[in-house]
Amino acid sequence: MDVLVKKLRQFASVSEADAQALADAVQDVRLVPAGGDIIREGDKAAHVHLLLDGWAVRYKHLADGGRSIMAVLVPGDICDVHAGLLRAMDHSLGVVGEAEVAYFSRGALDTLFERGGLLTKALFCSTLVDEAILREWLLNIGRRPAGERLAHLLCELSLRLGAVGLTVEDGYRLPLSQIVLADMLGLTPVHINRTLKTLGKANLVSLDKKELTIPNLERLIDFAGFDPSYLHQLNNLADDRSPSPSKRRGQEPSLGSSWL
Amino acid sequence: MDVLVKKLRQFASVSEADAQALADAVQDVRLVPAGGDIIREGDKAAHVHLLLDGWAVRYKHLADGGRSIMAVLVPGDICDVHAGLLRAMDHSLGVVGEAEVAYFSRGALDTLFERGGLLTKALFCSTLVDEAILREWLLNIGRRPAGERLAHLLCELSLRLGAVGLTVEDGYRLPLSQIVLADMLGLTPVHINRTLKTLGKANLVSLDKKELTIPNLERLIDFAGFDPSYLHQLNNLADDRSPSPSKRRGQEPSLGSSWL
DNA sequence: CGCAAGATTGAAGTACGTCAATTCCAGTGG
DNA sequence: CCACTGGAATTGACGTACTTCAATCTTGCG
Repeated sequence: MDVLVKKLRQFASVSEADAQALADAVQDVRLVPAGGDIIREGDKAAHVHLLLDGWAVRYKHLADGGRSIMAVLVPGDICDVHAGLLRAMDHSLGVVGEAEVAYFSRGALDTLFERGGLLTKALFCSTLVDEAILREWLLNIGRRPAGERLAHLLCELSLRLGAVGLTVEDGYRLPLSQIVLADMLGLTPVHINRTLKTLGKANLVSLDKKELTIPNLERLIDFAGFDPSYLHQLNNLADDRSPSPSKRRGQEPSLGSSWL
Repeated sequence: MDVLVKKLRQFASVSEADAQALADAVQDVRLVPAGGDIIREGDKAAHVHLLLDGWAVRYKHLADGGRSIMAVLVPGDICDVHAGLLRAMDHSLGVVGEAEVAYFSRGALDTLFERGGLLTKALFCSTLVDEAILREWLLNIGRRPAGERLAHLLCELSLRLGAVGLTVEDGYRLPLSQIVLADMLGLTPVHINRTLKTLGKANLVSLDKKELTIPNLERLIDFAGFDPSYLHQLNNLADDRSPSPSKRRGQEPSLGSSWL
């Protein structure tokens, strides 16, 4: 649960009691095999899923047999807080590589929400950020040429992974094939390959054995035209050590009843 | 308020009392001049806005001076149920042509939500659908060629406008310039123009003086590869006459506390 | 070791964009 | 009623960032 709490603390302070309550709501933790689905288009979600370890993507199949990826999830990301309200999933959630996912019982979560408070706010914020990311992707795919498009994605992942402590000084582990990157960016694998090489020659990034190194993040951000504000992170270059909760607690306005 | 209620009834039954309560929560109704903004990037929202009449778009400015449109709002669409939770808007909301927007007081809405019930569910569903639309746009822009891309948008609008009773038998009013369409679809105005002409020659649609006619919607849907399920409409070809509420009431599971 | 999936590279095609001119049209003022 | 105006629509010629196809070369893995 560590990653989730770390992530939620971007949006509001989460007390130790809240964190414990979250941990208690976990019904099960399962290992999803590489390439497997967490939930599929048309399914009715019975649980709320949380990605603990590994990577996952939201996707839809295309008429021509390909697939379009509309979101990446990294550890700490919630898959479907909302599912259950709508009749059926309009997209699938698949795993890249092997992944560990927690299954929350909906009932336990509901009682958590009834308590209200900052945890509720934090969870709700995280869905708003998901939406903001979607909008940014739309702009990214619609308007930026391949190089900047890829660079932009890599910048976003750097911040998102940083927020859950999954980056090192000059990069992070990126276990996505070029095929997956292509499906995410609306490009062909061939072109991803060439673009990656171009970025490499410009010394902006280098990807080797699934390890991405970014010699100079600021330069990459500049090149991509990346503006991190859409991620709504409090701590834009998150320090890894979990900040003392008391330092933040009380600063946030209470969510109260205005959760919508 | 008629359009809002009509729209919400796609997702759950809304009683007359609910409808009245919604109407009472309106603090003000203003006319936004053509091209004006309802709320701007960086703003902190003080109200919740609802589009009563006219069209609006979510957009961001680009580095090169252009703009990217990430959503269209039609009458009945809520602009920012969520705003207020996050610190600042990460995008702007502008009006196309002249538009009439209602200003809800946040407090009045909050008390509405406290009552819970189907109205709350319906409102929440509508934000989930917004997200689903965003995902579909991502796929549309990332993967479909210009013709199908435009056609897909026109199909979506046909259903969305139909749900609030703004379509006629064979089309609807589409008061968007080709420039706006271009910004929405990630194409240039020039190419929109040619694409529109191509669709016209194929007798799929024709756009004249802002009036769009669709000789055969099924054929257009087929051409676009449009699958309406992401809109999560109960009544896929909405009949204009407001359905007797008693016919639906009680069928929906109560939202209860599981609003998230 | 051998197989399958992914990565890489080259050559050729195409769906777009860009630039630039012209025409159309609603609104405005005379 | 008509000329004037500025934004939008339209059209053509041309350039290019991407795709497609196809071959080869890695890499991980049973």
